Amino acid sequence: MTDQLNNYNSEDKVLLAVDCIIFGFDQEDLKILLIKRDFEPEKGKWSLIGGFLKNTETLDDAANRILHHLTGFDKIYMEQLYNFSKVDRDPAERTLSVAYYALINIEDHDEHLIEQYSAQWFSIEEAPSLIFDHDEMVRKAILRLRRRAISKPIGFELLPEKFTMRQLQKLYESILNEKLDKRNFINKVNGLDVLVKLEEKDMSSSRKGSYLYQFDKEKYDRNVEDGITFKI
Amino acid sequence: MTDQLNNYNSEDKVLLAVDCIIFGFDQEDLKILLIKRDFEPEKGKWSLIGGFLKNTETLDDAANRILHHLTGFDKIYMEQLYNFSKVDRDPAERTLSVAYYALINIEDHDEHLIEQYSAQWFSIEEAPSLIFDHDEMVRKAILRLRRRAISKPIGFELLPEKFTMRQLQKLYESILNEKLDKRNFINKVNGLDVLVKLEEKDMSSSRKGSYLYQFDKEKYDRNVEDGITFKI
DNA sequence: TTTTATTATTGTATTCTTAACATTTATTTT
DNA sequence: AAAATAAATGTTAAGAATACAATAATAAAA
Repeated sequence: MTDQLNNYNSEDKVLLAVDCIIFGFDQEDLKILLIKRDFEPEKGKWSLIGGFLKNTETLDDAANRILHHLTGFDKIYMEQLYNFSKVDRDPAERTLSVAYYALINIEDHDEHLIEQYSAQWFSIEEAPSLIFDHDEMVRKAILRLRRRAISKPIGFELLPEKFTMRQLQKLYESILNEKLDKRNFINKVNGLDVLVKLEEKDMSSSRKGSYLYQFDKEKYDRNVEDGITFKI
Repeated sequence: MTDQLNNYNSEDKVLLAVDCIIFGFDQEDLKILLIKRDFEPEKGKWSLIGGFLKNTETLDDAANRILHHLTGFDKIYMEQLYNFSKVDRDPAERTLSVAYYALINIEDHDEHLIEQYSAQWFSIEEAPSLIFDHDEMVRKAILRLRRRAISKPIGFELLPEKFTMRQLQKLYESILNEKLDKRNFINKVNGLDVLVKLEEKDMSSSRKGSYLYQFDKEKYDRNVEDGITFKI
């Protein structure tokens, strides 16, 4: 149902914000994208990127709009996280916020951002403290990302299309915040049977060069149909 | 942040409903509690129990209020599930709904409900189809409950204070929707070291009688501190 | 051209966890 | 005393996760 009362008109309405925790990965660290708020309240403080829900949109629409606006891209991976509703969370007015987290490949998107919004990437550990309840949102997003990344092939969203095993391992180490054993990691990943090994090598990191891999979504989808689960 | 624009006043406001998927367990099946909607739109159809968020409440407050109103109890286990936001989900007016799921012990609460609201318990499989997007909410709640129940000791919320191993197993079988091996299940549960075996027996189910157990929250909390995880 | 330095690549043995599986016990009813 | 009913209990095998170190390929330096 939607209410015990028959009168929708007597009910309170609220402003609904959508705030996005945008994750990126720069070969070393997991990062989040923040902007300096340029209006009151809390002008000049760091904050997540957000906007208000419009009557013509779903929450996913709004999150996509905000992400598109900022990056110029569509089809960014994102997921609804949680609805934050402390009564005084925004001192200006009663506002609830639905947090979304998004995964983007820093290389693709970088330039755009910096120009338009003077947005900035921060390592999770080095991020400044944020306005309102945004720190809590980030904390929750990291936990969610951790749970998802070990059971769904979403980590690849944070990498370039072609990547080395080393990059993939570094990524998972920074998401999970723990060191992983190289051989075990590679064995496990190969066992998942969702990567194609390319002829091509990445020569930037070593004399020997390391093979590049690509995520094969079709292979993954076939595995899912066969009941084979992704599990790192 | 909360918006790129400085003007909160120009933004749309929405009605925010809170709808509760209330789970119960009757020794055989996992059940949900539904009510027959007694006002338009969709009068006479089955629906979840819900209400509207007030300006003075958090979402948790609202969910608690709704649950209390219906059952007469406080401190019911509940968790926020997801915010549903299709533009036309409620034909009467733009309304978003934040779904919560809750776990209650049917024995404690039964009488209250039936009287006040002509609410009714339905087995998951036999539940009628519901108004709006409530079926989707229920589907999502079941998945969430499954994931939680294997990693957090929330199943006990659905049982009487004292229960038999058989009851506990039946409960997990119905949550997970699969048969479990009796010996393996008991070994695993005993291994978790969170139950106390009572002297008392339940004589209702067999000539021999079966021992009653109780969940020991303090033991569990100590385990958590020691890094021992609950995992069924 | 030989040596050195650097990172990539690869496999096995061990431990732990999960899964499969059947008999005996206690008690009441007939 | 026998039959019926559900409860209680352990072991073995298979599979998964973990610990662990030597060799290969290459470019740069000597």
